[in-house]
Amino acid sequence: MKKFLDLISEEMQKGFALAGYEEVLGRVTPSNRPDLCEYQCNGAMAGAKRYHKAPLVIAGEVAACLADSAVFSEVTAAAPGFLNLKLKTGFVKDYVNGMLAEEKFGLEMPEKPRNIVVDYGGANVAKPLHVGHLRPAIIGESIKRICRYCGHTVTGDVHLGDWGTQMGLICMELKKRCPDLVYFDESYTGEYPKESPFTVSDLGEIYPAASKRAKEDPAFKQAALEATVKIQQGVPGYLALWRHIMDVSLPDLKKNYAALDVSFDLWKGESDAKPFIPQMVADMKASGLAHESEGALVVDVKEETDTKEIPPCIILKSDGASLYATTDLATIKDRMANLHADDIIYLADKRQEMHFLQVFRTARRAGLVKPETRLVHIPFGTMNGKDGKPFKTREGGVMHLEELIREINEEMYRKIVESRHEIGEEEARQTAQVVGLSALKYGDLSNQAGKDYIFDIDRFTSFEGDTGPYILYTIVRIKSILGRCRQLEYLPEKPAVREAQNALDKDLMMQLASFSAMMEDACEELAPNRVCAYLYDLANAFNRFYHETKIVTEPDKERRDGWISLILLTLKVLEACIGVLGFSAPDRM
RNA sequence: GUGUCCGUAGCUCAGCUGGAUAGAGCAACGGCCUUCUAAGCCGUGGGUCGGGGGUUCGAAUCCCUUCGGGCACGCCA
Repeated sequence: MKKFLDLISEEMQKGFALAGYEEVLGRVTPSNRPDLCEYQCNGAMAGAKRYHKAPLVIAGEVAACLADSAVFSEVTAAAPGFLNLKLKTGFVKDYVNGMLAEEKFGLEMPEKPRNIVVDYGGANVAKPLHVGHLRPAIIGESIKRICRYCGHTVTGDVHLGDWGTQMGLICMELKKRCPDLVYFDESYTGEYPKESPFTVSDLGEIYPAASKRAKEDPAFKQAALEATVKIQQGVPGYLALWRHIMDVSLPDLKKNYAALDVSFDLWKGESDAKPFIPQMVADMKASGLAHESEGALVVDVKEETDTKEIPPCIILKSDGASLYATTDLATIKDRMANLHADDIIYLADKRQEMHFLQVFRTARRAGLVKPETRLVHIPFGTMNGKDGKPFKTREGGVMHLEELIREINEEMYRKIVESRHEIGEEEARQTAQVVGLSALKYGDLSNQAGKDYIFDIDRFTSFEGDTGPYILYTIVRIKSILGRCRQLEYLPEKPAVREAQNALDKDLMMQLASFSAMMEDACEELAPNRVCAYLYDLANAFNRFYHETKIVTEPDKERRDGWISLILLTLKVLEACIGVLGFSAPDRM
């Protein structure tokens, strides 16, 4: 189906053409004066200069040409040259009924679906997930779902950070503590133990200790760097330790991501790029792209138009070890060869912008990607506490994801039990989880990804206003009405929306009608916050309508059927939206 | 220092390619539950869109400048 706003614009463009003006002037936008009109067109003012005519005159002529339009019930020229528009209820009704009949409400699928890879930005194994991992997981998940909904093929790769210096740090910290472990005995040739000498919670403590020690003790840091090289070279003892770290971390990571309802098609990591590294480096050397500088192997990525100094991209450290850029580049090679990626989207903190700039330029220069391949870094802001500084727990530490989720769920449980005394324990717990997830995800996604934002647990758990729970509450209300209708056998066999009876149901219909344009936008701009804004508007439109309309007790059957169909569609659209945001609604709350 | 992003109501944020009276939510105050869930709906108060120039018929939006803040700037990720 064509997009609603496009249909309206086409009609307006016809008007401009009939009046003898350029068609492009007829672009229509939603009204910013709802008291005056439903939609508006500002083209007359834009064309005034070109045609040497007063904008109001142009607007008047266009309005006259649209007097018997099938789309507009009202076209009014207003000073200084606005065209104020109202839509025919029949036109709106037909469109909405079209949505009801179509898969995905008439959203058109792309002619050429793209192969999109979403890189969730490498949570480090070796340490438990903390609040800092929340954003890439939530935003990445939503972008993945939005792109999929819009008909693209999307592969989500968790892309763990498992090949860098942090792994060496852990090995050395372990050696410091237990120097007698067989892993460190270079003459040892036997089998290494299957059981890891440490647990996840040990790791949670070992890593911070190691990274602290590295800052204070240069010799220790040196040893850790050497250990990193050993891992990368495949020295058996170190590789065995690396394996342990992975084996111990993975189940914990999986559990955490599952709690967020975030899933990955690929559980790859930086280490999986290893096989692609030697050839890639050799090619870069052979082509002369990479050269030695201060002992390291680098690729220059400066460009003429740069307004600042861009340091070269380091491919190999002076000790021969690979690093972040190396594995990222090799991973691009992998993704091009095996996933035939058209787009690679990276979720990573905005502090890494320089890194991605370097990597993307290097990838292009080295011909790792096609000229038309899109490489996108979606930078997101830092999560700050109420004091505006990076978020810390009350005790000043990092808050683990598990702890955060637990706290939110507790608070939700408390509220649910408070407002619905009759609810059973089990249902309350389950509902708390569903509602809690909506609070967490909506709270994050409704902000623009790129901005820093204040992480306020009280605000997240709030039920009022522009929040996940408000959206869910709206959905639950609709389900409740529909449930009642089902009991009374009121559900129409073939849902069909009737012409709007008043401004409220018309408004709801128009809101519904803008669904596909919104979804396409969100996909194109990779902006889940668009979906949130739409959801909020739609929920508002429904709640206003709900408040003024008694559906179940409506005596006129035809009218009642129309409204039931309308809220049925509203429910479906709301559910589709929260679906792409990555959460779901309970039946009751 | 260079670059970059940001500065909108007491607080947290919207504001799409420049358009009419700058919008929400929270907080404050006042209404609305015998009737489909009041986690809701309706209303009131609250703003020199950091400051100053400019472009334009028209600027929160574009350009310049200035102040204030975040972040990044070669072997970390």
